[in-house]
Amino acid sequence: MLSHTEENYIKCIYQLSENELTKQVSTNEIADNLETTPASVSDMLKKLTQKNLINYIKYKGVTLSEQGITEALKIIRKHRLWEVFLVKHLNFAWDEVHEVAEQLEHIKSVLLIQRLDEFLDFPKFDPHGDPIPSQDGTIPIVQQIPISEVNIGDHGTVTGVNDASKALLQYLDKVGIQLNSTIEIIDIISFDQSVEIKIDHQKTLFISQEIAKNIYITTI
Amino acid sequence: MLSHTEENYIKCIYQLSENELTKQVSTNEIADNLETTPASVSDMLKKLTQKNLINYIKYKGVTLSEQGITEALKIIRKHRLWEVFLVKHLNFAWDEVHEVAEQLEHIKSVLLIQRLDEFLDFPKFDPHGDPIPSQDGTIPIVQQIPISEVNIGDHGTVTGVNDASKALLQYLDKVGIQLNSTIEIIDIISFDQSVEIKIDHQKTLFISQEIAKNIYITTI
DNA sequence: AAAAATAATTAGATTAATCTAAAACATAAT
DNA sequence: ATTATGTTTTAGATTAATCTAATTATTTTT
Repeated sequence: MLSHTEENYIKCIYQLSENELTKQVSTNEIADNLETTPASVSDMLKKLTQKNLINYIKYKGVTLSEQGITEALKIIRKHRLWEVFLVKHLNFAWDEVHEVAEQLEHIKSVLLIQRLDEFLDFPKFDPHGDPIPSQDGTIPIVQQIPISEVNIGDHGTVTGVNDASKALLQYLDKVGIQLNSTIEIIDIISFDQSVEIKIDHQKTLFISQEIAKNIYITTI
Repeated sequence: MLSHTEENYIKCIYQLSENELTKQVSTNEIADNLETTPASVSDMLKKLTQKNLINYIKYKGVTLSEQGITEALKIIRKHRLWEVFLVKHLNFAWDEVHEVAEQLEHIKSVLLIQRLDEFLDFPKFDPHGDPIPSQDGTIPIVQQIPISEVNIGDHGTVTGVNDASKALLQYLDKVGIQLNSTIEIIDIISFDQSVEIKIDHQKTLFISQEIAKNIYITTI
């Protein structure tokens, strides 16, 4: 059984190497990310090595072991399911959920998470569009493309945003774009590459190329 | 800000003196309850005294201070709201909720609890019939009477059970008595004091005096 | 009221997680 | 290739929570 703190380290290492799990993560990166000192990280890395959760070579950085990845996915699954709950049922805004989910992800009960998953109707993505690992540790892979790279006439549903800044999330709220909104590409303005889209078969809207780059959709 | 452990001690002291908050709670009682040693309790009592959460006289036992009571009620409020959530929305049985609620009660977020309360439609009692303290620390008081002490023709709703044993809870499930079930007293058999009741205006049932003693109703 | 039994506290260690300061190692620059 | 810079680890302390064993209080029994 992992301690609260060990879980945080494992999750941190996972996230710092998410795009390529073979990437060597450095002590300083982890220290910055967890807002602690490199000395503390060094100590913890030794401990996690003992528990076979990481592959660690002194001065060379770490990667997660098989077992470490499994643990990381469990934590991330819990985190993202709770985020869905907070947003869908407790009316939290996209940008308010993180701190609370950080705490909820450490609750230990297999039954709880199974039931929560069921209650939420087995969501595949969290409110930021990040995929929710399944109980057996598989991650749904979808072909996500930024709106800036699709063609006129294409359509799909919003499955993610690239930039988690409040400004973008607040803009999206304002114009009525949510996770799972359907998007249809009406026109692409050749002058500035801004895009005219139709949201949920209702209103149309022009978005700048900059914004189009940061909204990901899954075309069907 | 209280640590996880400090919260557990405060809650324990509250529960051990719930019926009469001026009662001096002994070191051994606390140690038994928290499954720790008297030595550890002694240490913690010193710390809680420093933080003005308890009134503590060596060798004489403790009571909660004003501030301690306030903190205890916050924790109990969270615990009981989570229990309602688990039973009503995640289909946990009455007797499965405790362990998980023990963890959830330590999550720190005022907004979370406000929203959860709202989502649950401001319940006044948890699934065991225990009252849920309000945000400002007041506890709804109801006139709870065991079924064994009411008269023929009286009616009310189930607001609690005295014995939290699995056997009783499972029996109640089986015969269809739940929290908030309406109960009408049809007859009291003078021979053995067993009681004939009507549940939710539907089926009637005989229950033994022993069971009648352990089901509390609130007459209206 | 003294002895025996019980309860509570202190003393001294231990473990997990953390820190600062110093030393060891690796990389980049001249 | 030597120096300078930056990164990582170790050494030594600290804090919170816990324990066992020994000591001190209190209560009960005779």
